[in-house]
Amino acid sequence: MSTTHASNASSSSSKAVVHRWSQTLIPTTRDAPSDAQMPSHIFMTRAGYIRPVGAGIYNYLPLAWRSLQKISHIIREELDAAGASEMLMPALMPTELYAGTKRDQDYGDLLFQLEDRHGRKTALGPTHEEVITDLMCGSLTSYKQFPLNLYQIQTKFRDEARPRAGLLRCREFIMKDAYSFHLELDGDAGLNATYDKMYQAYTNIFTRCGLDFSPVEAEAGPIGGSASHEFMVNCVNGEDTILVCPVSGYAANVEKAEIGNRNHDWTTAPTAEVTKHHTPGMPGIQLVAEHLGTDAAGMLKTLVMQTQEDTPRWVLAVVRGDHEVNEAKVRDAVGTAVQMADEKAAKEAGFAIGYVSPNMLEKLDMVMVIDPDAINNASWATGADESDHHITGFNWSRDLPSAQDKAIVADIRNAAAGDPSPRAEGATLEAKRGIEVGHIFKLGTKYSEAMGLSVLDQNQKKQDVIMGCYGIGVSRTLASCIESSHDDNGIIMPAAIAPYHVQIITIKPNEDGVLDHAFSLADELAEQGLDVLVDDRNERPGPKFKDADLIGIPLRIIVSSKAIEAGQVEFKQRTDEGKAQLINRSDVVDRCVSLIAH
RNA sequence: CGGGAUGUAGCGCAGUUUGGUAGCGCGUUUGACUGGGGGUCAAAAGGUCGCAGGUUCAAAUCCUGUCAUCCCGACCA
Repeated sequence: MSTTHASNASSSSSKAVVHRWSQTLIPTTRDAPSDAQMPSHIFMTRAGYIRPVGAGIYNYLPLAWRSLQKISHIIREELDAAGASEMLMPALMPTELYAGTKRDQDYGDLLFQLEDRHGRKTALGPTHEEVITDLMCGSLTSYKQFPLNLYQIQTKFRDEARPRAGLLRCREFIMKDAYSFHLELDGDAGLNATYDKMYQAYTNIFTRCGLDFSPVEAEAGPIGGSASHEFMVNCVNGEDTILVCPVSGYAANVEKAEIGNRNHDWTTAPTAEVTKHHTPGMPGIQLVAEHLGTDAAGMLKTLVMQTQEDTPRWVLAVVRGDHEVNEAKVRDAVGTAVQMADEKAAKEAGFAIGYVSPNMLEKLDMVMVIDPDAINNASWATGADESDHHITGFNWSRDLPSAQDKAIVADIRNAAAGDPSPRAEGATLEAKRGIEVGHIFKLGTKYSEAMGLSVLDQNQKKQDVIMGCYGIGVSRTLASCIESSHDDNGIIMPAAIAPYHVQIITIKPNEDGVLDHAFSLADELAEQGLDVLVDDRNERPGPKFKDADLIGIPLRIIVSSKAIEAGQVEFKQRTDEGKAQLINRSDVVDRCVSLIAH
């Protein structure tokens, strides 16, 4: 790259480029395909960034690929600076690699599976924990090799039940995944130090990409592990809900968000007799509540779960009718993993599924966990423990006093907007939507134990290797950027990941000197490290302006014979309203450079 | 995986109810006039109507099957 003050902003490591519109492929369209709903999907298609190949499978055309390369380049710089090394693992992997971790079963249909000509079971990698752990089994031999942090940028495959929204949820997508290896948690070589470095690297990456994002605490999910954060692009169309405390700055995924202190009172005096009601054929809690003359918040929802132990115990989780039970929180309250009970087994044990009430506590040996909000009412509506019947008037102190001794009261539901903040007295949580573009985990020894990855430490003691893993959805990052940065006319790309920094539009390019002038200007810009797209098509100005708005290049220069004669060009940023402004030809290069470098 | 819908030219759609020559707009090609926010005129190219079977003298249209795509939900490092 040329020596320049803009070089740090030009994220391409090689020399800046000048490309002609007429010699690349940018198939813009006036209409979006009827199946595109989300703005990023509509505009990426209309602007000629992507074209569909099949459900959840896309061609990345030159504009998209240039952007993706720029995102990848930023990722490489930041991860290399954080001490990680790039490598590449295969997309194909033998299914037997999953023998130790059983994750092929956890993934289920999400895993693309195929058989090769010899009948060997093979999978297209949805992620690479098993491959890299297996690799390490044969290559990590001494405690002296730690810590180690390896990453790759690669195509991943997931057979999504329902791919949708263009690049936001694909079956084939580009992902950066990194894996770190340690012998201890603390200290310079420990997992925690690398985790913190990666947290910082992710913050740097998404900041450099020009994204409005929030790091939030997250559940580790089926990948397992002990701590995790998600990086969410803030966007009203996002699939994920996050909860934030405006006072303390606490932010967490809805799956993880804690709820601050809530009072509960067992002694509320009853206000009504227990009455049984016939409620046939009412599937939703909403319908039942209406029929009983109350609302969902006046009902108790009682879920039958089981511990995942060798001899499973029954677990009854009780929340207010308008709340959602959070399995992970139930797990923490009970002290062991739980899952929804098998319906058949639960019925055989005597649960009237769909009509279960807390009164079952007296009838069977079980663990009962109650959310504080499910206690305070004087009179609850709930199931009658027989098919097609509910009761009203249930009161904890009168009707089930034993719950006060036998049941566990704990936060076991998903947080919602308006709940008390767990980090600031008196503050309430707010709900926001986001798109997950990054996720970092402390895996611990889950994979090393399952696959036998251990080394001898300094004291010649065998130790399981401690792991972390760190993902970034590269193609999703591009889509989420557009999702949160566009207007009615098209995409507005941040300079750092735009396919080009500058677009030069020629007016009447077949007139003498116009094209020559445009290209010599383009060369000067490239000298300064800026990537330039020259719209050299012999089109009328209207369509060229419309196309420029669509593809969203940050800076626009308009070259016409009229302006050239006056020693001028026109200049406009993609974010500027209205017409371009005439500026001196001699100033335009510096102007572009300083805007890109800002 | 449940519920709903749709497959007709590159894109957006009409035609299907009531079987009878394959249509419209945009885009594309050629020529002319044009030239600052998706131009005008003239000419042209482009479709085995998703696929397979059936009914019929005759099927885009009716029947059966199948495949594909999308939407809502369930699911989701």
